[in-house]
Amino acid sequence: MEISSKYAPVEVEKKLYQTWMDKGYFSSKPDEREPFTIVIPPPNVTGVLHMGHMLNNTIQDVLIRKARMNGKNACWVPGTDHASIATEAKVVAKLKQEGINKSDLTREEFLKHAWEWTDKHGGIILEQLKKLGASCDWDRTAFTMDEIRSESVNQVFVDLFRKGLIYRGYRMVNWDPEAQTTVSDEEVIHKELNGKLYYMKYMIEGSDEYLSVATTRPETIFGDTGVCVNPNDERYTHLHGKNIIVPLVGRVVPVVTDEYVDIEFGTGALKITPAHDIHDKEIGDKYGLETIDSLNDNGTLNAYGMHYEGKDRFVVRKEIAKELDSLGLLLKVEDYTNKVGTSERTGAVIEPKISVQWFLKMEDLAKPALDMVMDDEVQLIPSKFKNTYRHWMENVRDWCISRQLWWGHQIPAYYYGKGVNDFVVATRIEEALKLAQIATGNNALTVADLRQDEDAMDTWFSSWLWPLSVFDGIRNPENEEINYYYPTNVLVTAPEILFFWVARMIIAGVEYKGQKPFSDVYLTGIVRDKQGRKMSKSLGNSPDPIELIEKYGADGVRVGMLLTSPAGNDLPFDEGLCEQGRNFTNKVWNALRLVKGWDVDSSIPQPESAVLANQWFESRVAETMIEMEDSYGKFRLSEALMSTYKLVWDDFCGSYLEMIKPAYQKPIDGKTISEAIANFETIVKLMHPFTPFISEEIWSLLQERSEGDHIIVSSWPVPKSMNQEVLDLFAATSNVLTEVRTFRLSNGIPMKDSIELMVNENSGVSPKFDSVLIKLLNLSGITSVSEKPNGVFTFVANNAEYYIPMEGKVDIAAEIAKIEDELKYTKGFMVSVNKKLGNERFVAGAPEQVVAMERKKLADAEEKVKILEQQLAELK
RNA sequence: GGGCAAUUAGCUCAGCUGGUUCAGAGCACCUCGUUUACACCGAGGGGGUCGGGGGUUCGAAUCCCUCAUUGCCCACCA
Repeated sequence: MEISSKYAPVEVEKKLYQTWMDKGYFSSKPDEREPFTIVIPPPNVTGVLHMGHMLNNTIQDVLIRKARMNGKNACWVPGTDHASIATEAKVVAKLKQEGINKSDLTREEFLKHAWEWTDKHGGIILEQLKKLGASCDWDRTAFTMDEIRSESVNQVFVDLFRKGLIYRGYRMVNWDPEAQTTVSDEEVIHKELNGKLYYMKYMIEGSDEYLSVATTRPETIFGDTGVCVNPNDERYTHLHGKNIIVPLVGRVVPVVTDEYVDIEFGTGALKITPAHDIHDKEIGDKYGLETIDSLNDNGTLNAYGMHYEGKDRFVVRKEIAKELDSLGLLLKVEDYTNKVGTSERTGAVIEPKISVQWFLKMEDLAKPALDMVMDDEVQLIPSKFKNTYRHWMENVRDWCISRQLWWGHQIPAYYYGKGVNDFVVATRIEEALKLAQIATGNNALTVADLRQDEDAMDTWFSSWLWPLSVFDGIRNPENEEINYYYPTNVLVTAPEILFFWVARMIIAGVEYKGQKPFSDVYLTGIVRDKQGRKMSKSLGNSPDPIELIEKYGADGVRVGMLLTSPAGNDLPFDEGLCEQGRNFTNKVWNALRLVKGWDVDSSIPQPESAVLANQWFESRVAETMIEMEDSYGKFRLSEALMSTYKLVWDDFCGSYLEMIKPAYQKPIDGKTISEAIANFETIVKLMHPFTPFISEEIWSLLQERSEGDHIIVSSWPVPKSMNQEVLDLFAATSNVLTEVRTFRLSNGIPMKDSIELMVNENSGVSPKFDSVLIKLLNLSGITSVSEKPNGVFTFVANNAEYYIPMEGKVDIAAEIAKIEDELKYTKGFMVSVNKKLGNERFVAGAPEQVVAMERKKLADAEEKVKILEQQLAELK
């Protein structure tokens, strides 16, 4: 069989992915096997693959492939999220480019554009995942706005409403004036911004006296309906019960007192603008102050803004300061940095705004979900996130689920009258009509009299049902699929969305299936560049994943992603990592070329060195697999990968193949080659979760295989028993190998010149791997001697004394120096051990084992000193 | 402002409930090598007083205190 000298990943990967697809290896149906399920965190439907997805999906694929080989019924459900605000923003921008304003379109027209956009861009990201090798069951691809998911969302909304958990509230919400919608608390990013603190003059009614009031937002004075001071603030006692005049506006408002006000801050007097600040709202409500909203939805001032009407709030801020100043109403301006809430999506400064929104009561729902994580029923990996999770769940606030957007699930509430509460909630309009008829007692009502709520739901209101809805577990909670696949096994996601998404999925799982949605949550880190910056489009510091795959192969990139990323840690990405991954695949490929390049002669007997090599390698596999299973069990994937990497590179390629390699142009015996192929098959299986493509390719090239025999569906290796004695003997042999190699190196003796090795039969233990030593070191032989011959190089390994004849070329002085160094070190070591053993409290207090160990150390060292001193005496 | 993590070799990280897996791994680095799978390689090697300072202990990277630095989360002092 011809094997190309260079591995060409791009073609191989394309071919093999197609094969897997054709064979249906990714698809899963409920059967008698144990399921292993992962639901993908659905990427934005119009999104493009970035490095974060690469990391996240590599991890999921590793887990899925491992489970599949472990005989589980592996099911990885892919899909996309409609990403309401993000997608709508993109569509609006695109329309704008075409000269179309969203405001000129009807809802239906806009949605038509949005669907077109979705159909065009949706799924690109899923195609990209295929290049990475993701073994998702593509037949199950779901979308948060497809029919099943939409119906599920509506059904849940109606259900929660009927349970009294969803309500309409007139509340302070976070308003994004750019997207013109509310955003949830979690979507508000607090940023430190440099601003100013303006001190304004508020005249006291019926007096020439004034009160100085400080604010960072002078434009909000149009909504001022009071001024508040601390009742204990002696400076202002005389103002209690008085009225005050809002500058410019001329509105007469009361002075109220409340301990909320910090006497120390500013002037100790706080202007109250209930419509635009949450605390002001609380105080306003407490003292019966009026709420005056002076802003339009787009962030400009409304009619209350007088001559500033229609101007943006930030423009007004500057202009009003000037005007106040010219009127002598501005006392001073100070520089001031404060934290300002900005929209995660648009970056716009969030304005607190009072409006009517839909809310979900969280307190009771959160409790069981909190316990599940605290009791490790849902295990967070790493567990340090438990603290953060608890903090959030204990302080959970009601979830504002309405958004003033069109792209999303429209709220299934129907109004039949003008009143705020003249509505009914139902999944279908026909049902809504019946309810409305009952509510009004008017049977003449028709569908045309109903008006559906304009708002859409928060995107996360569909995502939180994802593990249930992908199996249609909301509409049919007892269907075969949901009962088989749910709860899923692992969720792999970013810690940023622990609350947005993970916590809420747990809540929904408990509420709608009475069970957790997953057992483990693997939290990935953030992919950063070398300078530690987060990779982002705007910084342009993110490599294109597809280009990386083309350059290093998907396997190379996968290995690169996992080499240095323990769960929960950020991944400082460097292309060098992919290079290392690529080198790894290259190494294995060349091992294949070596093994497949040998001529086989079944008539020749197996050499002893090959027998030993096989015994040793099988033990090494067994030993490594114990480590690996432990790492997998703890989701320490980079450690599992490193174990695999070292087994393949060092043990298989570096040692095993060298040990069995026949002499130049000589054939290999039949037993050894079949063992070699079996061992090779074992290691490619172990590699498969990390490097699915090259392992599959090598699997198919190693030997003739019947149709349908693919590594992806092969079973995970069962290790042979581990022979500790063989492992120890090989370790001892390695010490001799290193000594002789160092000797060759420092004396410039090339490998082609064979040398003789002697071992003193009266000293220490020599390893039994003589045939291996002879082969690997090109020795003419190993002879036992009873005493040290003249003119030899001497070294000690495993407390045995070895000699290499030098024919007078031994550098006596260098030898003496070397021995003296070692002697000095060993004696120093003995001193410290002796000191320890001389300490009565150590001998009395330490466990017997530890003391015995120290005694052995001492004995070994004494033995070594004896040898070294003898050597030295002979040389001198 | 509050809470939680972390700080071990140039880089990224292992080191479980204190004592042979007590200083490790991979990469990077240095020296040598065109050996007949692979220079995307091989052989050999250097490198850390485990952030600083105290303490507990016969014994501390590992436990306690304290300081410093970094990161994350929560919190809209106008």
